[in-house]
Amino acid sequence: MVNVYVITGPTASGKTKVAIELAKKLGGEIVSCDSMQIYKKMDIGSAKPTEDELNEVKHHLIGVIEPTENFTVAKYQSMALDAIDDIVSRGKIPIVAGGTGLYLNALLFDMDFAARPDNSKRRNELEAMTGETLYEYLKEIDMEATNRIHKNNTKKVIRAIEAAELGNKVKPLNDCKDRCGLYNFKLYALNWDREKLYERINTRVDKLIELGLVEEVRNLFKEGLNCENISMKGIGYKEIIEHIEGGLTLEEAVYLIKRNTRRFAKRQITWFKRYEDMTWIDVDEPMSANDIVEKIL
RNA sequence: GGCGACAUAGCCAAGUAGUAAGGCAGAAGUCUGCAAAACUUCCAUUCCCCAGUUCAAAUCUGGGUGUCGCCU
Repeated sequence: MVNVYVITGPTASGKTKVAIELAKKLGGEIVSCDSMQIYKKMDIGSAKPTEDELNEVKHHLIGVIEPTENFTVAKYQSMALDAIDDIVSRGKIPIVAGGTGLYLNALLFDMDFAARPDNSKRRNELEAMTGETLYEYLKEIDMEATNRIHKNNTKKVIRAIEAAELGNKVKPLNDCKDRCGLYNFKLYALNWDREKLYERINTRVDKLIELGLVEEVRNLFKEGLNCENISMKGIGYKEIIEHIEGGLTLEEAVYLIKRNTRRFAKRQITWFKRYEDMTWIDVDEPMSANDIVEKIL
């Protein structure tokens, strides 16, 4: 069975460098598991690997989607599985790297996204309904789903209704088989002391600004992208757009980017805690990517 | 030295006698099609200290301490 290495962890934990080092040692190729780095033209804000890093080792699923496209997990799932199979077929080792939890689930588990409801009309109708009514309706058509979905979580309530109406109820993850019969996933998460991680995040945000994040967002904005686009809901993009539109000073936007990134990192950690077979690697400042790779191998 | 204002959580802050709002920051979680999303829960047994009035005080009274402002 094929080994598939997975390098994950919260944002700013150093996944990129570790994955590259590991790939060099194993003769592997990297499959990104990142919902923002997958877009083109979003290099600074999504903290993509640098040009040099991308040339060091072959990367898949970085900068391949137009920011105007409504990309979703379902597409990610098929593209990533294709990439893994492609790598394996060429006798190389796939290394999945990134911190998007749902995308990782779509790889580890056989989540079925086949029956996509393409029904923007229906969605508009549902979005026009009030929360109470929606939840009552969901109770009627999929009682089981209401046990897992809080009534205030309108997005998920609507999704569950759409699925149930098409006779394809949203399944809890527990009902999905894992893919361990096909691949031997080796899961690693980089773990920092919380305060140090937060410091790294704060400095990284300052650095992204120095590198020209505002300019990058301004260019996307000129191309007609706005907060309606999925790609522009990424941290760093939505705040700078608000700054460009005049709602926020740059200082306020930077403050919010830092705070939102910290919160995001915390949620990522919560997510990764759920994987029972995850190996947590404690990381601290003087350690190099090489030191960490040695802990893995 | 005199006069005045203020003192509530890590920070900002409401409440002016009926048993501590809210926001920020923080923590713990949820998760099958926007996931860098969306959502949930937790976070002051006590209001600077002491005494008094009252059935009841963060709230009223007196004293102390501290901070700020103005005056000399």
